[in-house]
Amino acid sequence: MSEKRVRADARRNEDAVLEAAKAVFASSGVDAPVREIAAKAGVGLGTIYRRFPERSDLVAAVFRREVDTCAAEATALAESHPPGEALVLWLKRYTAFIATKRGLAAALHSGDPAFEKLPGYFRSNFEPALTALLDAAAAAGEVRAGVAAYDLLRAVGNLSIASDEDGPAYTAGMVDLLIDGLRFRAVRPAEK
Amino acid sequence: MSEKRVRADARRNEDAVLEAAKAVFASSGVDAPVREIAAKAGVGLGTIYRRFPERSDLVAAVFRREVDTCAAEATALAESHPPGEALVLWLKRYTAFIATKRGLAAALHSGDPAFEKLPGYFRSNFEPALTALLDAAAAAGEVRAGVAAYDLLRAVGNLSIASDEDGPAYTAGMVDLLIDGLRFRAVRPAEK
Amino acid sequence: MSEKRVRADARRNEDAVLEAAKAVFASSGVDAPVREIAAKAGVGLGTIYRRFPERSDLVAAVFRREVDTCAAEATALAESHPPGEALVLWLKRYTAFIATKRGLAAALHSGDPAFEKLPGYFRSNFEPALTALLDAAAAAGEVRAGVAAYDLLRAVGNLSIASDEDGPAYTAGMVDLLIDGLRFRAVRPAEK
Amino acid sequence: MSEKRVRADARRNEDAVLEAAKAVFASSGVDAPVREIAAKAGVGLGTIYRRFPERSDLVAAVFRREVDTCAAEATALAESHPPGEALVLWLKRYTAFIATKRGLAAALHSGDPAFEKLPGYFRSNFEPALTALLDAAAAAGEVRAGVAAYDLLRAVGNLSIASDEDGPAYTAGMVDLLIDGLRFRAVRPAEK
DNA sequence: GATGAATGAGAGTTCATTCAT
DNA sequence: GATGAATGAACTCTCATTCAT
Repeated sequence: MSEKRVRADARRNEDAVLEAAKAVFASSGVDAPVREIAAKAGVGLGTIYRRFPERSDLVAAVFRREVDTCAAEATALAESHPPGEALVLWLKRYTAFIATKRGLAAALHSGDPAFEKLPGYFRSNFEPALTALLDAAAAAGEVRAGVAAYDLLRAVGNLSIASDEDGPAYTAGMVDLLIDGLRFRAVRPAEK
Repeated sequence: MSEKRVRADARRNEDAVLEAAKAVFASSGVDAPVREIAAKAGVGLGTIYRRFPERSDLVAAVFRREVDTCAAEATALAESHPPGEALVLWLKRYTAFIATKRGLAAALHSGDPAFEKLPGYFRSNFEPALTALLDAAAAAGEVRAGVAAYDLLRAVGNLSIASDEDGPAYTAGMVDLLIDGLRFRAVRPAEK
Repeated sequence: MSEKRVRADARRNEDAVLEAAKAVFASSGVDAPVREIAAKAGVGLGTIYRRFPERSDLVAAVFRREVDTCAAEATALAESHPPGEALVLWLKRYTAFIATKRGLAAALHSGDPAFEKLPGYFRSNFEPALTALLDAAAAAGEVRAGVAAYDLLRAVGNLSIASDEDGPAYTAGMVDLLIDGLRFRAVRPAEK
Repeated sequence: MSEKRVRADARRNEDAVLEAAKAVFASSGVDAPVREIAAKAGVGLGTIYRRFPERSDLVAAVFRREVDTCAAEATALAESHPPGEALVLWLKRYTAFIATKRGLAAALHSGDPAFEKLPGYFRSNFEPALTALLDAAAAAGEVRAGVAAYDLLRAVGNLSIASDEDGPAYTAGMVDLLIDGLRFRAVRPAEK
C-alpha cells in the first residue's frame, strides 16, 4: 500500500493548515472564517474539517502546538544565559506567543468543550517553566521572591495582548516596568 | 413647545439605549446583537438605528460617554486625596472602566471608520488626567518620574482586560506590581 | 419583491410561508431546503426563521394546520351523508391529506424533539374522528365491527403515501379494496 | 491466472459492498452517506465508486439484486403450496422486501436517470410473478378475479413501507385485511 | 485496482441593517 | 418618531464525488 506516501501528503497539509491558521488567527483573531484559513493554506474546506471537525478543534490544535514550542525555549534559555537575563528573554518570547492569540481569551470563556482543557494545558506547560526561571533569578537576588509564576504569566499575557497595536517596543517597555516591580525589594544574596 | 417634549422623550430614549448598551457590552462584549440591546433598553430596533445609524456608532457613543465620566473623576480624586493615593485610586477606577470594554480592542482594529477617532478621544481625555496625577506623585517622591502617562494607561488597560476572568483581586495585585515598578528608583524629595 | 407588506402583512406572510411549505413539502418532501420555500413564498430566509426558528418547527406547523382542517371535515361529512358513504368520503379526504406528507414519516422517527408531539396530535385528532365514522357504519351493518380506527388510519395512510406517483384513482381503488376487506363478514342489522 | 484471482477478489468486494449497502439502506434509508457503506463493507470509498460511479448506481444495483431474489421465490412457493396459501406467503415475503426500501420511493421521484429503469425492472419481474399466483388463487375460488397484480403490488408495497415503525404484526394484519378485500365476492368454482 | 485524502457545492442558521406602517 | 417585520450576506458544517498515491 502507498499509505505512507499519502500520509506524507496529509502531514504536509496538516502543517500548512496549522501554519495558515496560526497566521490568520494572529491577524484576524480566532473568529476568522474557516474559508480564509483554507484559502491561505491552499487546501479545500473539507480538508480542514476532516482533521478538525469543528473550528474550535483547529483553534485548540494551533494553541497547543505553540505552547509546546514556546515552553521548550524556556529550558534552552535557562541553560544559555544568566538567570535574570534568561527570565527577561523568555518573558519576551512568551510575549510574542501571546501576541498571536487575539480573541482567544474570549473564546476560552465561550463554554465550548473543545477549549475546556486549554487553560490546563497552558498552565501545566508554562507554570513550571516560568517558576524555574523565577526561582533561579530570585536565588541570584535579581528579583523578589514570592511572586506566583501563574499570576505573572497572566499579567504579562494581558500586557502583551495588544502588542500588535501598540508595537513590540511598547510591550517590551511595559514588561520591563513589571519586572522592575519584581526587582523592587529584591533581596540580594548576603555574600554578594 | 411640542419640540421640547419630543426632545425630552428622545433624550430619555437615548439614555436608555446607552445604558443598556453599556451593560450589554460589559457582559456580552461589543459584538453582542443589537437586538439584545434594544430589548434591554425597552425600545425598538429602529429607534437605535435612528440615532446610531450603524452598530459601531453606538459602540463609539457608549465609549465616549464613559471616557468622559471616568476622566472627570481624576480631578476629583486629586483634590480629595494625597498624590500617591490619588494615583492608585484612579488607576483602580480606570481599571473598572476597562473591564467593561471586552472586545473593544479587537473592534478598534477592524478598520471601521466609526472607530477611527476613538483612540484619539481616549488619549486626549485620559492622558492629561493621568499625567497630572503622575506628576504630583513624582513630585511627592512616590514614583519615579519619566514614565509616559500614555504607556501606563495602555499597560494598566491591558492588565485589566481580563479582570472578569481572573478576578478583580488579581487585577489589583498586578496593577500594584506595576506601580511597584514605578516606585523602583523613585527619588524622594529630600534627596533631590 | 412586492413593495407593500409588513405588520398587517405579517399574517399574510405567515400564510404564504405555510402554503409554500405545504406545497414544497408535498412535492419535494419535508427535507426540502428552506431556501426553496422562502423563494416560493416570496419572502426572505429570515422571515421564515423568525417564525419557525428551526425547520422542524415549520414542518410541525404545516402538519398541525392540515390535521385541524382535515379532522374538522369528518363531522361535517357525518352530518351530511349516510354512514357508509361518510366513511368512504372522509377516508378519501384523509387520503389527500396524507398524499402531501412525503418524507414526514421518516422525519417523525428522526428523534427531533420538535416532532415528538406530532404523532400524538395526529392520533388525538384523527382517531376519534374515524372511530365515530366507523361505529356509525358498523351500526348500519356496512362494515364489520372490531377494526381499530388507528390501524385503519395507518393502513390508509400508507396506501396513500405514493398517491402522487400512482395517481388518485389508484389510491381510491386500493382504499376501496381495503374497505371491501371491512365489508367482508360485516353483520347486517337484520341478521343481528 | 492472476486475472482469475483479481476477478474473484473483485466479485468478493462487489458482494460485500452490495450486502453492506443493503443493510445500511434498510437501517438508515437510501440517503445514507456512502462512507457508511464503505466502512461497513470494509472497502475504500474508491472501490465503491469504481463499480458504481454514482450513488444512485449503487442504489439501483441493490434494488435489482433483491428484486431478482424475491421474484424467484414466487415460483418456488407456487410449487410447494396450495394457491391461496402461496399467494399469502409470497405477499408476506414481498412485504419484507419492501420494508428495507425506506426512502427509495422518494429517490425514484428525484428524476435521477439512474433510477429511470427501476420501476420497469420492478414491474417486469414482479407483475408476472404475482399474476400467476393471483390467477391460480382465483381459479381455486379463493379470491375474486379481476384485480390487477400491479395495483396489488403497489398497495401491499405501500402498506409495508412503514413496517419497521408499526411493527411487522401490524403490516401483516393490514395485508390480511387487503386480502379479505380480495376474498369479498370471490366466486367459488361450481363443482367444488 | 484499491485507498482515503481532498474538494467544494449546498444546506441550516444568525444577525446587521432597511423600511413599511 | 417609534416599531419590529423582512431581507439577505456570511458563516459553519456535511457529504457526494474526484484523483493522487
